[in-house]
Amino acid sequence: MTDDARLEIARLEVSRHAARLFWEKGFDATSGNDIAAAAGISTRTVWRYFRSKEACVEPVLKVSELRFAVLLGEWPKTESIEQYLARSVTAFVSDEAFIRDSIAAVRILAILHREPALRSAWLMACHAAEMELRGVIADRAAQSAEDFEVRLCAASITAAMRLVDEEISAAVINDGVQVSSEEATARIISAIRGAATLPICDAVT
Amino acid sequence: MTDDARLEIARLEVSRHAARLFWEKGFDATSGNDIAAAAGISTRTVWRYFRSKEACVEPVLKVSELRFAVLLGEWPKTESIEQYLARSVTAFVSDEAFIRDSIAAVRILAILHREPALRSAWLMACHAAEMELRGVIADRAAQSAEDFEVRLCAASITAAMRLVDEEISAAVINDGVQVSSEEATARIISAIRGAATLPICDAVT
DNA sequence: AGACTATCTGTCACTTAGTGACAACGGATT
DNA sequence: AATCCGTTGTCACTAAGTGACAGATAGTCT
Repeated sequence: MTDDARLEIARLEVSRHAARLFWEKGFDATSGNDIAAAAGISTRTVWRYFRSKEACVEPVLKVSELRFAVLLGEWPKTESIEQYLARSVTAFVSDEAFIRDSIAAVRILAILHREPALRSAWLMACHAAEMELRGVIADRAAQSAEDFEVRLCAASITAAMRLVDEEISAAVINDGVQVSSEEATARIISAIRGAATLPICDAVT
Repeated sequence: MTDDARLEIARLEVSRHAARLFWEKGFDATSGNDIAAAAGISTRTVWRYFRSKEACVEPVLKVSELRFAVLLGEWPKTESIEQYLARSVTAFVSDEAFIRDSIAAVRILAILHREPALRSAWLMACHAAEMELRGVIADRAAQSAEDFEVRLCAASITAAMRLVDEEISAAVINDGVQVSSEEATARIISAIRGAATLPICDAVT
């Protein structure tokens, strides 16, 4: 494992504690010392890992978005998005750690309206996901990741996923609505189909 | 004028100084005291106006994006986007204050790659523009601003405008490329057409 | 005009976010 | 074992950001 990857994992682990504390006590009431104590590291290391307090949640938000991009990265060219997700989402949502991170992320998204600082972290996480998605779309569209069309498509799809994530999170946490993973997947697919500016949703030749 | 509007203007004025300082000295090398001194107000007032140092640039970034949304808000239903912008952009880009703010915004966008904190401010500004755009699109599509379709369209178009803005800014400032306002408009129109998920770009009935 | 009210601003003391410098630790290499 | 190299903790420090209060400002009522 590379040093970079190990650092990413360490950051993610601290990020989980930060997300929990922000959810339990609120962003303002949580200090860098609190996060350090919860994660069992020194405060200095918290600030070495993250450039600001809000950035402490970026990793958990990022993995939730990114794993979806990674999933799409393994999407065979011969399948439509419906076909592929129908069979792959099950395995996707049965990973314990992923579920825990997802719940943490959903909780953060549900309090975005009260915590502007966390929204900026969320938008940064979406931006990271967008960068990742460029490669996936470039591959599927058989174009360069630098092409404007590809970048536009990645941005649109990321925006669609962001909207769906925010909406479902607010509904589940704030309004107590139950949303099955099939329903969530269906809404994401529909949003992606609507937003995709390149013909990547169906099988490509 | 309402109190809110006066406060917005005061904030924008401070924001212009902050943007200039961030451009001239860099984000880290500019302190809250520097911004206060440049704007001729007390440091305390800076922190009353803005929740963080990066948020100090949000207003200048926001007006650049927002004025475009406002312009689109006056777009007659009988015209296509090309027809409308062809005749309205001229008046748009002849406003002195607007030009100055645009230059300030462009400079900030051009240094995003070095200053992650400023990117989060930029994304927040785009988010504000997206919220505004919802109303415009709802009107043109004769749907509610709360409809998912409308919100998705606003998000996609905002993402498109964000990409074009970043690209043009980096080209102009970092690579010294010359971009005429016609060219910039053409690229924005093309991106909006590509990204719009509702049929709003042509005349609507 | 003058008193009343509400909002805004500056001052100052304070807390917490975030950095710089250096020493200590641990794991890999020779 | 000696050494190298990246990571962490400690500690002192700077700068971001807040709370409390008092003076200034502006609109309103009589």
